[in-house]
Amino acid sequence: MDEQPRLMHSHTGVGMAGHPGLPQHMQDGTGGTDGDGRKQDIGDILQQIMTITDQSLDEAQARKHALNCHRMKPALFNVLCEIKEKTVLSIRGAQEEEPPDPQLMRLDNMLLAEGVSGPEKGGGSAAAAAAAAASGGAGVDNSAEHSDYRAKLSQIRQIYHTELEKYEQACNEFTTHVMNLLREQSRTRPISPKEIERMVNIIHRKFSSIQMQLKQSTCEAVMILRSRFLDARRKRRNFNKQATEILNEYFYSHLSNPYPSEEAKEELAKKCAITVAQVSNWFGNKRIRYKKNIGKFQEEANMYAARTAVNAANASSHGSQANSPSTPNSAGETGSPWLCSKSQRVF
DNA sequence: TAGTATGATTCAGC
DNA sequence: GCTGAATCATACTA
Repeated sequence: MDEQPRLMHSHTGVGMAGHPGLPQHMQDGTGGTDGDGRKQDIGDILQQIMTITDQSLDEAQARKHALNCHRMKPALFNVLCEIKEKTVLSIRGAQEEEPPDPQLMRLDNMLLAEGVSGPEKGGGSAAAAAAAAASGGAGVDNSAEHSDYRAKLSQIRQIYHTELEKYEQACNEFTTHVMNLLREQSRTRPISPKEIERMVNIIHRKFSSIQMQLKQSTCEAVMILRSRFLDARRKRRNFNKQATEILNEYFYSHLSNPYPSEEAKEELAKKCAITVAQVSNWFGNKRIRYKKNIGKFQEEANMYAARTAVNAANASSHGSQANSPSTPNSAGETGSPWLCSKSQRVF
């Protein structure tokens, strides 16, 4: 490659001798003798370029043909290609190696986790299962909601893949088109294969930015779907009668201190087929509502107190302990310190 | 259909 | 982190 300047010089030295469209100094390689002369020559060239469009198609084709058939054309063309490849690479080489976009990685990871991208795995069963677990698993039939969620996620997945396919197809078509154009143009102007490759990379980058928008939209759709699904958990379902009775029994038999220990909560949750959190909620609501309107709950309290007494009597006659979960306090106590302010409460 | 009951959530205080 | 209090959202009932 060291001999390029020499080649270029020798080529230009030989020049396009006798070529009809070129000024004399380009033909003999001498150039203008002074600044004004050079300016005049450049002006002439520009003028000729500008008038090309005024020429008839036949004239232009003839000129193009004459250029392509010139004996020095291949050599000159190769030199120009080499020079261009060198200069363009030195300018743009550093831009080629780009680190992966963290935002794109996040989107990809999320789509993978939700089961939208990657292999089909039951339409986000992981998310549905997580939501089901969060809903308490209290014997509540969530299967209909889950199938609805999966169906909608599957729709999103389908749309995503269809669009992705469309983008890829469009990208490939456009890339092929541009490559064909460049290959065609490379016959008349110096375009190196690497330059074509770079152009392809540029096109791919443009299309991947469009893909990123698609991924963002898909992520948003999944988020909306998920939030709607999780909101559906707010749908209140009453506990079954047996569960309510167990909870009430405990509450009224421990009226003096209706604060079940963690163990008692777990036992109650087990018995009622609800979660410990639901037991805590129930007692929280019960305490506040009882306290607000003791009169209203009096009858209920009496009923459960009587039932507890009967149970206790039965238990003692059978020589066994009461069936109620263990608590820090004994059952059926009178007097309710918890009804005083919170700071006065006795545990 | 309005009123009530009830499970869940949120928020502040301790 | 647990609790009380207020509130929301829904189920139930007359």
